[in-house]
Amino acid sequence: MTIPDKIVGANAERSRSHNRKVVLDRIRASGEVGRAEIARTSGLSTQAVSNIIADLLDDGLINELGRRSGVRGLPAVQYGLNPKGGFALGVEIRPDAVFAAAIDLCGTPILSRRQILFAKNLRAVSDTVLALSHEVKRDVGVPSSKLLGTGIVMPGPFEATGLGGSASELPIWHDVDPQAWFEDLLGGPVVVANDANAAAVSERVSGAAKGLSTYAYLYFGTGLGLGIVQDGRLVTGAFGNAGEIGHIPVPSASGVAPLESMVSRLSVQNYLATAGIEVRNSNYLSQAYSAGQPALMDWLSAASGPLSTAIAIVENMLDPETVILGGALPDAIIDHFLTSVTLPDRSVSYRSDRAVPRLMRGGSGRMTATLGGAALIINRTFMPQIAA
Amino acid sequence: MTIPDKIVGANAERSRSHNRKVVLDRIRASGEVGRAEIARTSGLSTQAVSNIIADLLDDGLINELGRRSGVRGLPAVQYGLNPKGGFALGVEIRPDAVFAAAIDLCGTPILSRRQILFAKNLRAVSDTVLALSHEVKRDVGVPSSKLLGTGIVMPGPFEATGLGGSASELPIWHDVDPQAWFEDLLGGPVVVANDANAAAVSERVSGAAKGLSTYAYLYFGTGLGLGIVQDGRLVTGAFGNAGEIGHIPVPSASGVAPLESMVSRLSVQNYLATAGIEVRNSNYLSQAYSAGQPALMDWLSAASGPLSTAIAIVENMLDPETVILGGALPDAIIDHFLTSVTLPDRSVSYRSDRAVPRLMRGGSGRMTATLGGAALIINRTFMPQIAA
DNA sequence: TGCATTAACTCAACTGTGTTGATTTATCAA
DNA sequence: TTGATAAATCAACACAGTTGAGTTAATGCA
Repeated sequence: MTIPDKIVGANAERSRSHNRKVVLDRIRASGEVGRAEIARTSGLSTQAVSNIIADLLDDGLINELGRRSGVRGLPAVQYGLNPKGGFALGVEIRPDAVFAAAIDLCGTPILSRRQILFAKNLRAVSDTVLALSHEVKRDVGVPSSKLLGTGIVMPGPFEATGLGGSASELPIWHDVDPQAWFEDLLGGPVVVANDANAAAVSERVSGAAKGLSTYAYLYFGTGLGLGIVQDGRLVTGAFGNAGEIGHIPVPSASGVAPLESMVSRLSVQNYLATAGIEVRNSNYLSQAYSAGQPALMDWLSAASGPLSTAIAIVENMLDPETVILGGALPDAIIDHFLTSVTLPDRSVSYRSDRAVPRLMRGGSGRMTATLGGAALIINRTFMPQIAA
Repeated sequence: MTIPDKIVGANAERSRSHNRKVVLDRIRASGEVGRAEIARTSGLSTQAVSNIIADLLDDGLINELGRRSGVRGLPAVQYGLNPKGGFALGVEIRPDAVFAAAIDLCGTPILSRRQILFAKNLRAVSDTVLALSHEVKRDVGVPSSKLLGTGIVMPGPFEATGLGGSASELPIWHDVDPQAWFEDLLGGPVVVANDANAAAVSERVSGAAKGLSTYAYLYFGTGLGLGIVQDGRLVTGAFGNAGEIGHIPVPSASGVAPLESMVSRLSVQNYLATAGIEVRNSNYLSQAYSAGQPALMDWLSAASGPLSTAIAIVENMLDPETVILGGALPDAIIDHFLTSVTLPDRSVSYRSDRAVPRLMRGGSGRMTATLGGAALIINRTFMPQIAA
């Protein structure tokens, strides 16, 4: 579940792989750059950059974008990412269905599919994932050879912990390492993460966190999750279960309760259920919010306090550039939180010289985490590292 | 205050520097290894390892330790770290005094000094730091040329935040970047961090976290701090202020209060003060604890709850291998907490297959953070990275 | 208009570092 | 004693980045 490619020694080949990523990352960051500038910002010689650029052009990962003039000297040939140069697959395994999506090298979603999960055994899950990923690969409009890898998203926590009841706690994964299993099944690089982590990385690849490298993402799933990104890398903890913020105890009307008992999709549903309202489909909450439905409004104001606490905890513990709110709740409700939350003054994030807002809205909707799975792969493609 | 050496391109020279660290780190981890084994575990050829070992021997960083026999084949020549191969300086700047210490390559403390701070202006602090570091370098018994760098420890938070009142908030550092300033003053590599982060890294270099790479350290300073280590690197946040756990709001008798108002050295002092007891010197708490002084015992039982909450938060948010408790409180009191704290069942850290205890005691005493400053440098010496 | 200046880029020789495969050395085991 | 085993060395080689000289194509000034 973590992504810490083992640190190994460097040799010529691995250095080149590292440097390709360095160059690729500068191109992505700038949108459009010339070789000389890449050389200046990367600590490589122009010659080295030239050679790597030639490689990347050969591989179709980048495009030539004409020359930039306006300054003295020979106009620099500009390069930019080629969206069709590669794509990544995201596969999200939920208790009732499997979702799959593809995004291109620039992080733009290409297509998505879903399929009901008829049984919860390893065989059924594997078959569904395999069928779905084949389907997406076939329809994606880019040669399969350009598949960079697959990001598998499934609910944490991973391995046996004190937090029961999650889908991945099903006997399926007790004896099987998901990463190895899917690498074997799908035949390319595979990364496994939970929904919050996937969603967090997604923001960096194509969302609110573009250009940021240290931030946190509060993910409204069934529960409440947290994705922590430091220097462009996920902070996943020792066993891949970091970010289980929903389980921390916070003050509540009845003493102390887990945060996610007050702030999560499940908690709205429970709250509305006690008012005799059943959340039938995914649009219900959105409509109820527009209609100003009283029970929902009550929940919202009840949830604001604990959510503020959560943000205070995240800010003070992680000192992020920003905290992003997103996940499986309607945009409108997340926007509501953005304004209703009270950001504490006593926080390391309370500073006057901020370049980014303390709070932002990230991706939302039911595909957020699935797309995030693919984003894990794209992010890795651009993350310089010496690895085996 | 972060240590994120900028990611740059690799070349032959930087690869060698990276590989030296890879080799050095394996030697440290094993205590005693042969070249062939290093090669196997590092992804380098034996020849490359041989060349690097020759380099390291030349530089005096490692020693030859004879041959290991007992197996078939040519007995492997074993190598181990040479403690005298290098040393690091830690300098801690407190409101009233400056502490300095030196540790050797193996993390063993060599000597320490202190000096009262007569004024709090930049000049006075600089002079004191410079004088003290010269003194330590002179008396350390290892040539100054073997100084690997200096770790400066000062109370966070850094830069202007919503958390006032800390020493580094003094006007001194408003216009001056401490890292650049001390690099200029002391003339070698300098790392700046707060006490909790320094103490956390210290455990990894020579304490309870030896061999661990992902853990958290709850530091009892004047307030309550947290050092977060993931994959051997400090998680410092975007502005170096991650870990300000003392400021997060938790339930208290009077509603909600900052954690460190109940769990910190200052909070004991305040608590005892209301009972008419003044904490006069650093041994007082230790003696009071042995004597079973009622007011202190009251505070201890009052603090256990909030401390348990803090640990629950840390475990669930960071999924560490272990949580280490240490800092400026007597051993006995920290040991008391180790047993009095109730570890929540609902935690990602509640697992049966643990290799390390959930809770451990780390270094304590007044030099903990100072030694940690030096440990920052030692840790960096062994951390493989392609950097300029 | 012409020429100096500037900066990107290329070429070719060179350098540093790791890899490879054959060979040597030292110990264990039969 | 001899063969198996594994560490270590040697020497030729490959890869990738660097260096410095030379080329190209703009700008800016006379």
